[in-house]
Amino acid sequence: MSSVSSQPQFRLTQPPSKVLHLRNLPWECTEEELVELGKPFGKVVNTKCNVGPNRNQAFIEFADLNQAIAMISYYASSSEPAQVRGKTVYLQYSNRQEIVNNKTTADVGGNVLLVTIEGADARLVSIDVLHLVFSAFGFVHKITTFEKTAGFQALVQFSDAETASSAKNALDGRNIPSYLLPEHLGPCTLRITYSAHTDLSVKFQSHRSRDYTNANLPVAPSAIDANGMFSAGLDGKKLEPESNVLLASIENMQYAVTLDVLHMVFSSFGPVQKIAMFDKNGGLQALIQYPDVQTAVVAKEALEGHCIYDGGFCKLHLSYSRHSDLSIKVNNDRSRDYTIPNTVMMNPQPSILGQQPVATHGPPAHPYPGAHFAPTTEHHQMMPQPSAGWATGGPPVPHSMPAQMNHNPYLPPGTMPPQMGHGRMQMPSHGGLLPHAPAMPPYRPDHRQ
DNA sequence: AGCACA
Repeated sequence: MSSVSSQPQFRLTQPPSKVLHLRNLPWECTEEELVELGKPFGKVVNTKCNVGPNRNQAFIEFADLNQAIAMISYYASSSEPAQVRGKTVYLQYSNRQEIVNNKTTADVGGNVLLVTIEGADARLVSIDVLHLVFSAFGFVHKITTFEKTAGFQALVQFSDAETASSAKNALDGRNIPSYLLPEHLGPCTLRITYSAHTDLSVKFQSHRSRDYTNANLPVAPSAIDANGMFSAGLDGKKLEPESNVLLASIENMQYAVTLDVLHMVFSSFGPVQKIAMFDKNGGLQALIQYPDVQTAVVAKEALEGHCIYDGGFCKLHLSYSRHSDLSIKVNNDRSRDYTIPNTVMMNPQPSILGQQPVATHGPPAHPYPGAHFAPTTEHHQMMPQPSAGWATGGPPVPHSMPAQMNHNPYLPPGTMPPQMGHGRMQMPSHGGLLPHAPAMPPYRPDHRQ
């Protein structure tokens, strides 16, 4: 028998193991993709990715040795190589008998996540964006950020380990949606592990750390900025007193902004209780009332500086109102109290939304953010795929897409027009929050949508 | 394209 001197011999001499070693993986590969890869052959009980100096190796551990053998055998004779995101991966038995890491599939970590933001522009990701992203899974108590050799990192504290786990499962390995980032930042990938911390120590509200449980915490001197108090800058973050009522002023109002439009835009973040519109200094302003401060904060952070319509029209500037409960004397086309059931029926003007947003009175069915955003599969089906933001660069990723990104930002599922959704998500200054202007734009006369 | 972390 002639010697199989070249590389196949290496593989043949590997003693079988229920752990497989994979290489040549795309570096974005997630553990979930490893599970998908191994699932046809047996029960994947553990995985580890981002192994090796290039982070392009991984391990898959099967429940049973025969399952590992089945996978190796299959790909040894298959004409189709194993692939992840279209990239051929090479697999062989590992020289280990089990994966040792801090987690198995029934993983319980702590309530604090260690988040590494990867990407050339990672350190330009603001703490507010992180807050927005993680708030989708539950109340975020505190965030601290810092730079280490690993890069730009953050500790994100949730109430409990379950919430942290759901955030980790959904977000690990994913990119921050580009429309949440300042324009033309490169992709920023989240790598998430559990921290050993249980309660972060946040001394100041600053651009590096926040305590969302303590609005009265002193503001760090470094965070006080003389001017841009209403701009969510990358480096400094204003701390004006938060409120459940937002004051919106609308810049470059080429199109009429109606009550219904405002209601639709702001409803994406939680139930809107009241809206009052008025003219001020020749421009339009509106007060939008949410049931709680938290919702208003999320809405403000997400919407500030965005345009309602494409082309930079009707740009929103948001600040916190001093009001906490608006007094709506009469429901008309400038003001409305959505908490009064009867008034839902009256619709004094045609709605461009095709559907009058339903007022939420009493406790909202889905408190925002919280459970509403929990990535439950049942919501997935009917939702458009959030391709713009959460795509991780490869083929469709079927699971663990955080469902909240279908709701939030910006459009509640019920009111999302079909034209919306892909690709047109809102970039800070050009993309509009709504796909259509209510009237024909002054230019692009017949350019549909 | 060739075996981690605690």
